[in-house]
Amino acid sequence: MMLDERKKNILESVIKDYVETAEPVGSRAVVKKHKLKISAATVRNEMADLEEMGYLEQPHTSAGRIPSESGFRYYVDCMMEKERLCNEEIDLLYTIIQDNIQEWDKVIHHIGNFLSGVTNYASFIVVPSVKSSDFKFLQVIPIEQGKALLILVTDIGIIMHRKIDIPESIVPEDLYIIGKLFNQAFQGKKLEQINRTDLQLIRDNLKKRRQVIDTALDTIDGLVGNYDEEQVIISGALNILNQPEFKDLDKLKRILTLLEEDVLLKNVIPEPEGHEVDITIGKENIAEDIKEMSVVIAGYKSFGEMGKIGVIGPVRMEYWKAAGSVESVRSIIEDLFKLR
Amino acid sequence: MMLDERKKNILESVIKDYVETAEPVGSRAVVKKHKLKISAATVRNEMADLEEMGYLEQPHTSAGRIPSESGFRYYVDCMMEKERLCNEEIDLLYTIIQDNIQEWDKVIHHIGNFLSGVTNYASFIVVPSVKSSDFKFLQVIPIEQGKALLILVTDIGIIMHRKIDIPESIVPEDLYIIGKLFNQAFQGKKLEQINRTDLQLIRDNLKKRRQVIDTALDTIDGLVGNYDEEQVIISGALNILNQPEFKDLDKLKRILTLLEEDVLLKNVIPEPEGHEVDITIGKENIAEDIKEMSVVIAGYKSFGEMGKIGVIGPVRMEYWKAAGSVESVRSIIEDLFKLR
DNA sequence: ATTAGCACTCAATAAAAGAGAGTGCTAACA
DNA sequence: TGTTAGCACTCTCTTTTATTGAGTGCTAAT
Repeated sequence: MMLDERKKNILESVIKDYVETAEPVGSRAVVKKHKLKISAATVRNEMADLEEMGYLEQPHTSAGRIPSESGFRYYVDCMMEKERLCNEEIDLLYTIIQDNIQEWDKVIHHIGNFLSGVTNYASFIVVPSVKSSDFKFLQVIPIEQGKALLILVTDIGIIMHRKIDIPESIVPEDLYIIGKLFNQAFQGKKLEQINRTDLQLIRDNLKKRRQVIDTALDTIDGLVGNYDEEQVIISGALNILNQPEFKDLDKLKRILTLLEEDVLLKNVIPEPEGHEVDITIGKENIAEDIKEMSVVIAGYKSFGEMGKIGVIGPVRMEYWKAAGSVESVRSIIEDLFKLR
Repeated sequence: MMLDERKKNILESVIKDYVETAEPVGSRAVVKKHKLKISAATVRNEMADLEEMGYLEQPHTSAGRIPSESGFRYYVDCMMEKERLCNEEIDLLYTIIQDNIQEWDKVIHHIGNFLSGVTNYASFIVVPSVKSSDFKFLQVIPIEQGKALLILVTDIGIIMHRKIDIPESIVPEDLYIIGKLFNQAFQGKKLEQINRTDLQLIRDNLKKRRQVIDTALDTIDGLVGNYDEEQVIISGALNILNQPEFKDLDKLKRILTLLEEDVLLKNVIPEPEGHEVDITIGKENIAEDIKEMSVVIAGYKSFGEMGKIGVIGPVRMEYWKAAGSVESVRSIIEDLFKLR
């Protein structure tokens, strides 16, 4: 439905005020604050209309209006201008990234922190599973009597390692040879395709080596299995402590628990639909647990897989800032992946 | 000061009741609940004495008594019997450890989770810095054109890695040789002792290799610097949401922020004094931020360095359970280090 | 030394009163 | 016909007052 200019103005005023103060907004306040050239009475009439249309609601008869979820939806769809990061913010983020570029995990965490910092909402980043990245390199390094370290590197630079037990009789040269075998056999394969049938070469090997090869294969299974699932990085969950809508301790507890546990959060994050920033408001969320939260989310491409990044906060959210920030950070991340 | 048996009984009753209910405890309640063979009036007299001695206090004249911090202190020092983990709990912990034994980081996190789980308070583990552990092994692995992965392993099995840039002209064999050089030069040295003066061998090398060696040394500096500081692992911070003393949102926010930020928490953790479990109650804590919390902490030895493990919770804490659990987990950790 | 009895205290809860923000409606106005 | 001033009305929020009840301290009896 199309609203006329005046109704739009009023809706926007109510939204901006309400988002800022978390209080119902009265007709007088709208006129004053936004210097409209009409009287409070007129605004009241328009507000009554907007309420009838479902874009505003009244907590009780003698209170001001607050935007309904449909009101926010209309605003987001038809009126909102995303407020992207300013240059200082972008520079700051790039600096942070550069300072930690060698340590991939850290970079992701810092990006999360940054996003929750600029928006004041909780941020999340879903890093896609690595199972379809390529095997790059494997080595088994002796570290002490009977123990060795198995190191596996993927093409996108993820390093997994685990300690394994080896027979006492194995000497470093054996391990070197084993590493070589693996590298030959698996060069360029997807991690998920690695399996023991590829290793007929086992037959040609000494029994003790064969034993290590078996252990190694088991370990690789375990490692890949571990990294098999998407990883969720959460930052700034405590930001919700600032939201008056969560002054109720029970509610607070539910949401905080959700936001602290990556597993829980993952179940609740909506799927981004297109290549745009996607917004789900309150009850639009399918997951029961966040029916009074809003999620702003964008997908990003990294080596063929889709990752997700976004923020989660109260329905009374600065959607313009959140959507703009998520959009900016998304494109910075995609840049980053291109560079690597 | 020594209390007679009856006063002790009453003090203990008040403490047990108050810890459970978080409400002031009246004379009648004490008699009833703990089936003492004396009347409420007598208890009142004794309570008045205990209050004079500073072990109990009254929120207001017509309320019951609550234990003062000195009261808790007396109880902890002179009466408490630590309630160590039961066999099922110990078995559970060992199972958890065994299931993750290959991944050191995970094990620590699981221990933290376990401790906060059994106590219902926030747990922390301070892992000592690794700078005085021994250099064990270094390798530089080519991963793509112009990039290599530097991997450094210490004697206690800590694995650090970072990507480095290398000149295009370097071939895998060069890297192999460089690794060998490092291994010869640094074998068995403490990480903190590694420095470039040990590497006169640089001179004997090609210029391009020398360049890599320099990069590698810089990287090692960075890595060791990173691991230089103690690491703090926090679990179960959200447990304080269950404590009625933190129903005040501001207080809650302060404490939660503290408990979520390892850096902040580290500044606040008291030093364990002896080899015993150490308890600091409320204002006994030096750090301003936790003057209304109590800390139960124990040191543990790991390869000559001291680590710390403990829980932090409200002054109204089940000290017997907390102290016992920390003690049990401490000895399990020390066992663990002996095994490795 | 212990205890029953009782007046007293004080927070917590409930009920009543008052204040204020904001509305909807009516009637006047451009 | 759309806009606006005026005003009675509504309903929450705050303040005030009353009520309740748990628990004490003191006194006097055992």
